[in-house]
Amino acid sequence: MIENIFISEDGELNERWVEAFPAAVASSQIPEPTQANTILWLVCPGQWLIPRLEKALASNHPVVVMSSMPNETEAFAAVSSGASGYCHHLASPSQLQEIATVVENGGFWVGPELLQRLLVLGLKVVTKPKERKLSLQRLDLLTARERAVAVEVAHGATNKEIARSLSISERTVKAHLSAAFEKLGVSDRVQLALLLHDV
Amino acid sequence: MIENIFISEDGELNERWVEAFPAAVASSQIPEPTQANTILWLVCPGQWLIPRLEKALASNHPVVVMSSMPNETEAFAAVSSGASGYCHHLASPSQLQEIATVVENGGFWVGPELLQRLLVLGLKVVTKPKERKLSLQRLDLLTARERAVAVEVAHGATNKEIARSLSISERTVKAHLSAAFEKLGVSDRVQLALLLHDV
DNA sequence: TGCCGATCTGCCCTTTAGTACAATAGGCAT
DNA sequence: ATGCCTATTGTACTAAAGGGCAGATCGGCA
Repeated sequence: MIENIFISEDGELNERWVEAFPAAVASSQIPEPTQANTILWLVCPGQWLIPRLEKALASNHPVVVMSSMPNETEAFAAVSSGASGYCHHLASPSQLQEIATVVENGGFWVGPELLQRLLVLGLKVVTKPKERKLSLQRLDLLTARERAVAVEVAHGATNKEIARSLSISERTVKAHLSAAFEKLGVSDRVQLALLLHDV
Repeated sequence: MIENIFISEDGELNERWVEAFPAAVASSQIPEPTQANTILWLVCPGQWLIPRLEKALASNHPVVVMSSMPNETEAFAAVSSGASGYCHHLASPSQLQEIATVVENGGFWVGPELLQRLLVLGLKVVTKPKERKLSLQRLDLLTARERAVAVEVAHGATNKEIARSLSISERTVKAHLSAAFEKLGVSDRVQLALLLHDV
């Protein structure tokens, strides 16, 4: 069972929220972490959003930000800070349930408009240079481990650093890297880094 | 009322689809445009997807692409061609209903993984410009020669290649590079390459 | 003229990177 | 069971990168 906690200034419940989740709980404070499957719904205006969001995220529960005036900037800010969703605070009960479904499965939820913008932005990044598209395609040729190593290289890490970071030997790092070079058709770590840099 | 038409090779209905939409209709052909609110669900493998998708889109109804093996590349291809959604062909009935809700309201629907990737890509586009300016700024700390060498490194060239290209010795390349590392505050060629990559 | 910065180079050395060859072990499918 | 894939690590070697020290040339500038 999922517990839905709505955090707002006045600590009161909106009727739509109750309609969506009859067992909804309201609060004006960030609750302590619990064992239960909990979704935090955070209603918070303007500049206080990010600090409160970060505090809420510390509870290790997924947080959905609800805004009375959704806008792209705020959405990006919320999502980049770690929010699992961003929606209107008066979203319909059915939509709230939809969001909850997605979020409890570890997914993200954002509104159609923002999603559309992300699609456009994402597609721009992906489709502009042709090679970049290929790199995306080829990236899933890598195994999980190879990808992990490759990503660290793409951040400029040395083999020694990667070894420490992944708790494996430097030799293993080299093995994964060699495999990645082969699969991605590059000859050294610099080219790998450039290939993955903006992926 | 919404009409859901599932278009597949064999023109048969999957039981999940029927469970989600009892009135679902199957077809092996792209249907003629209708007046009714219709969602086309297109199941089509591999390279035939895009042509069929385009044909389906011509009906002016929203099209959701269903894949038996969803992957990022196909998802991007589908969405960039105009699909309103992209999901697994065995998606759960509740998810199908979710998708239908979003799509009939003119929205997009993609899975959490792809959405997350789009978020990352979108955020990168939105947040990047800062560092770029800095690297440009610092770039003119370099002498002409140092810059020339650095740029080649940023394209993935080795010292040997740079030496040939600039008609100087490999030792000189190293000297210029060391100077560039110092001035730009990086420790090796990978970080230099990442720093200058998009300048 | 003498000093300075930029460019260029050689020798030599250490540290990284990358590869060849080989081995062990768990998971998974036939 | 018998492969096949992935992940892991070792030894040993070659190649590439990076830097210390030293010296050369050249153009500008006080």
